[in-house]
Amino acid sequence: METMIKDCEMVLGKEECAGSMKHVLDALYVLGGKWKLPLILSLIDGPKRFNEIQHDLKGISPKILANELKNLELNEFVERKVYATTPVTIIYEATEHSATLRKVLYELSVWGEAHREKIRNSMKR
Amino acid sequence: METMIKDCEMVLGKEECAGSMKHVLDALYVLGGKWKLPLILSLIDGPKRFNEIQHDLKGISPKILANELKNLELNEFVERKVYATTPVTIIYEATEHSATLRKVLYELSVWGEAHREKIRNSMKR
DNA sequence: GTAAGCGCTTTCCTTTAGGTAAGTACTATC
DNA sequence: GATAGTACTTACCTAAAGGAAAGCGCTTAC
Repeated sequence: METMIKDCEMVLGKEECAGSMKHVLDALYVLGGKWKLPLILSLIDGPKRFNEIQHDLKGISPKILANELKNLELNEFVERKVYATTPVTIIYEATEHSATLRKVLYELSVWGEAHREKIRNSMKR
Repeated sequence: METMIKDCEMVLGKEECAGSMKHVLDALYVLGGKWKLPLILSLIDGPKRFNEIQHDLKGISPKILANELKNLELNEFVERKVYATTPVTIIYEATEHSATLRKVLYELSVWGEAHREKIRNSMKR
């Protein structure tokens, strides 16, 4: 039962466990919010222009999209490429760094599905 | 680069990929917020009473704590045990289900730390 | 009987995330 | 010259999360 923390403390000591907690909270912070993950996945699916993304993620407003793109640029999930056509073409694409999310997203998805099933089963009794 | 989605689509088809996305968002939803994870970890560390938790998680208000405990009970992370002492003693403890978070938290922690390092390094250049 | 502790609840307030609508500066097309 | 598209920005509004302060019903201790 107490394996999570106990295992952690066996190897690391109490303070490093709190530290690892901080990293979890960091991760949840950069991935949190309504649009960050859908946006990253949309760009992993293929580079896109502003309006293409807006169309792909139905319901996002241009203000929010502009904000999220800036944020994802800062966190190096997304690169903004400007092409000197007339008029300029701006293309957003997912970076290699986005691909590092793979394992995390896989684990989250597996756990999320199992959890949903568990709660659903408890409910119907 | 596009391995995440491409791998997913090779095995599952586009709709199941969107489904797995939904599970990720579900997971982030049940774990999201300022106090849920600290609270779960505090109780995994050992069963506690209301005031003990409040002391352990410095800064949480009784209102928020009561809300979060109810929520975690619904999601079966926490069991509320009432002992018929005088006055009654109420003890919150983490369930076995809390332990299923282990892998997810580990992955989030590893990724979170690596991400932090990456961004920190980019900043100082 | 007064004070203090427990496990909360209630009320009110602030902050933040997110949404709506409109506008801007540019260019291309009819 | 009007219309439409691209990539945004600005101003304003709403809803939800979270925090602060006080109170409540209970009990034991002094």
